[in-house]
Amino acid sequence: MGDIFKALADPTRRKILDELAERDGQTLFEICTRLTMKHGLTSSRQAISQHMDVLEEAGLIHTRREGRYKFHHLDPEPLRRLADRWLTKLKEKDP
Amino acid sequence: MGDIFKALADPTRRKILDELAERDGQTLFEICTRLTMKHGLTSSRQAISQHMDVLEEAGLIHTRREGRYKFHHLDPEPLRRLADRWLTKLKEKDP
DNA sequence: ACTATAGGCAAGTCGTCACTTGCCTATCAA
DNA sequence: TTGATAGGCAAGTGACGACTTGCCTATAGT
Repeated sequence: MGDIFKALADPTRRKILDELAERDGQTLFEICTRLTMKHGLTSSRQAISQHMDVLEEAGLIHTRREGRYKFHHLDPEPLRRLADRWLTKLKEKDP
Repeated sequence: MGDIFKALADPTRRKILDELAERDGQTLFEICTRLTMKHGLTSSRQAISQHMDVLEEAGLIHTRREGRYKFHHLDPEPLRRLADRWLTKLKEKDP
């Protein structure tokens, strides 16, 4: 639960999610180039890769390997469960 | 926008919000005692106070001073705008 | 006036986080 | 097979975040 918020706390990670929301199933290099092109990001490949790990551990994305490519797919489910907690009622347990 | 996620990233701050959601308008000491009682929190008064500052800067709570008391009120508005971004569509700007 | 209560301010510690650097593995194309 | 492409691993650095410690201000009760 807290992993999701921590993952969303970083602006670069949010931009990655935005990018995947706009075009799902991108590889690491695709995301890197598109982030630097469109959003003016200057982060290195390794930086983005580590952000991906955080997002995956939070369950916000899942990956699919194919040859030397690794495709990243967005999973909106955690966001939905998140909204359920904080908008219907705020007094759930904290797992 | 990112301030809200950073504020929600900490489990103690989420418990504070839970506490205020259950009983709005508490003072700092009330929240401190109730957190240690019900949730088994061991944080000091200053720690909680600093968490409050973070929550207030994020716009999640607002305060009202009255004599030597300072009452804390929850503001669900930012949470609502948050859900609007991440559940209707994910490709908004990042302000 | 004096004391207790509710809270604020600021420096300092310690751990985590974002990011870099350097090197290594694996897949594909020529 | 050689070289280029896509990605991984791990140690190290710098900054920020959570929390503590110590002291200070202001309001209220007696």
